[in-house]
Amino acid sequence: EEAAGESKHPASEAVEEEEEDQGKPAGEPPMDWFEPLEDDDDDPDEESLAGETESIAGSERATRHLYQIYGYRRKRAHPEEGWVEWPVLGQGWKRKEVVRRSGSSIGQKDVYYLSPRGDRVRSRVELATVLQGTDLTQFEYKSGKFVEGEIPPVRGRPRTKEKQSEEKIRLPFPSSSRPLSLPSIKGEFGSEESTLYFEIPGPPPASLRLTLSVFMPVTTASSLLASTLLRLSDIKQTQKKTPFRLSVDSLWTVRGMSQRHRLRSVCKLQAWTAKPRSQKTPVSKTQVHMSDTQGELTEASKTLLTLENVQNDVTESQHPSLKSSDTENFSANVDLDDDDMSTDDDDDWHKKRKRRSCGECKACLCRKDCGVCDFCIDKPKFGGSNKKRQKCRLRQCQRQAMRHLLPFQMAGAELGLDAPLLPGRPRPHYTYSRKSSLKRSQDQQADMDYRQQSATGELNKLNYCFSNYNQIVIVFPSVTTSTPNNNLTIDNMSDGVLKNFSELTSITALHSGGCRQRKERQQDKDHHSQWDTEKSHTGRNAPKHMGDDEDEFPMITQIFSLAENPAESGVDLENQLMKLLHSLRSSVLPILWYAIMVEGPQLQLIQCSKQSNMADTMVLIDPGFCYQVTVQKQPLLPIHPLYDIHPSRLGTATDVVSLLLSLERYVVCQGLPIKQSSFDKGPIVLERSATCDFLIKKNEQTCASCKALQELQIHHRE
DNA sequence: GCCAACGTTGGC
DNA sequence: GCCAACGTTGGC
Repeated sequence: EEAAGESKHPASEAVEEEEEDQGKPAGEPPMDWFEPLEDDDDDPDEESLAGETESIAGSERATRHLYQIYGYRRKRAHPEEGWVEWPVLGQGWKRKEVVRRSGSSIGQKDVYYLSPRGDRVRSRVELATVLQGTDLTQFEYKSGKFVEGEIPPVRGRPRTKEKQSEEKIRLPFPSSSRPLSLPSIKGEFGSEESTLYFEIPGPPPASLRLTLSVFMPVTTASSLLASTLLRLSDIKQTQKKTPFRLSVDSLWTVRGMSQRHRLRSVCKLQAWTAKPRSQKTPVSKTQVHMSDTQGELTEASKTLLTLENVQNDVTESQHPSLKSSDTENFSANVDLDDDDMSTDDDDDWHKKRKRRSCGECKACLCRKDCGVCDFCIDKPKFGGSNKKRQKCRLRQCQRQAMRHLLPFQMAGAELGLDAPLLPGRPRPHYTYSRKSSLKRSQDQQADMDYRQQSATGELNKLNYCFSNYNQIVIVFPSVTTSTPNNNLTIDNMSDGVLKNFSELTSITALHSGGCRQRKERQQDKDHHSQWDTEKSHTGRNAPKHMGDDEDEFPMITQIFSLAENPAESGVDLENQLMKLLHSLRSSVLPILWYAIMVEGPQLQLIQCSKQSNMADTMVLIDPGFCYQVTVQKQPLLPIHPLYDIHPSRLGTATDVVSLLLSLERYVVCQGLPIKQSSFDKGPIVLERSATCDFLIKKNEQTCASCKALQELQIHHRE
């Protein structure tokens, strides 16, 4: 039986063998492939599966149990499903194949194994780690079988079975610059097996890349897919006159079935000449209009899709016509700006994954992992558990990765910031930026809304701030009780107050962001800044423009670079402070403490984790190594016990680390409770003792001084 | 709002 | 085939 399997292509045979049991036709991609992305519970496959084979149903339950035990948090396209018992590796082992749904490797299958202990295995190497002591030399990872003799290298494209329905699309000849006719094709929506044949008239190029872009109406549920570019794998033509064969129906099927909305899509076929990776040239673009004739699409209704030739002029950048035979106008929901998707899809594709690296900064050019940062520690090569899976902190792009976190790193000139570039705490930030679903004509209003929202968000984050030693804490109440426009609130603040606030990086960042927005509007730039993208953060399911990805900056919280600040490059390296900085850079600092050089010069140590008790604490070291600890920009009193247990100068990295470790044992004093009456009258004035300790032991809430002050007040009122 | 976790995908 | 790490999202 195995030999027969081997004679074909082992991987797919293995799938067929396993999945035939589940009543699926041979050759069909694994379960994941067809599963609706949005539906979680009414999976018909699961039903039938449970009914047919008790053992498999049981294993499903067992799998779920495993996930519960081992605490998997993710649930995407049914990650816990599709597992098949795989006794070949031993009792309790499971195997699963996942077909890549997008990217240039779309269609490629990845094989995963799940150990009885719940270890997820993604490669032969990992399998060997988990199965220590087991001889895997005869084990063929892809097929999951032990084979006789040498394992044949699995190369090349698996042969495709003859399909039941075959239609042909004739792509315009690559060099053509005139519209060519495209024969209409018919494909049955939801049909399980059909292959589209593409024929390139004329002398065939060596290879082509065909891209199928499916544009769908944007709905909340489908926003992601709407902008998904379905990439079909490279097609190589081995023989002249051999039609390009591509099974794309399954793509339509999975998209359509998962969306359950009206499907009127524009299918665009692009042919690319074969060139080195970075120099692909589009040679033809063919847009095919695909309309759903039956309206609502359900799994039960297999809608006949008619693909019509709409436009296939290569040289013109045509806006896809969406009118045609559609009975409903959905253009209001869809921004099918051709520029977004069709000009350089291929480059976009690569840029999308490249956009977290500028490729030029010191971090990007750094090839070596530090081995000590939290991300390095997570790496298997450093003995980590591979949970975070992030690039070394030293190698996080200085321009992109921490753009949102460290305002002083935002390359002011480049971004046109008016405000001075101040070092300091990372400003609060949305986890992800989202593109607005609003039209640009609505931007004016949107901007206003955003500024309010943003200001609110920023200010809410800024729970309190202190002015120097005057016992005053200003707390902004929630937006509902605040002035209508927080932006104005800041703008109209008296100079004195504003000066105080400006010392806070958050406010500075907010302020400069606001300035920049205005500036950009004045210049009427058709450019989306980070602030522009942020303003539209409306939640996880926010609809977004299709194909606008390129304008977005990735804003992944806490992915910040620890590479050297470019601003430091001009600083004399002989400087003693710089030496200490370098020493710190090569030392293991307590988790998420970060050393930077700031104006002064001073060496500043900040805690980058917002979750840390020390999130608002800084250590400033001057060129003489004298240091000061500040909490929320307020210096600790010199009598603080912290200063007693550390030398007066922090001349070495060890001294610094020791201090940071001490700091981590403290929490910030909460000061005096907020007075109820203060909530509805503008900024709330809070109190804190003039001799507040700021940093107190973890089992306390308030320092002795603040406690005493509070008791004094209570006594006074009585 | 945030981030740990991890599915996914590009690159070597 | 394997790994690095990007981008997403469930859960807190």
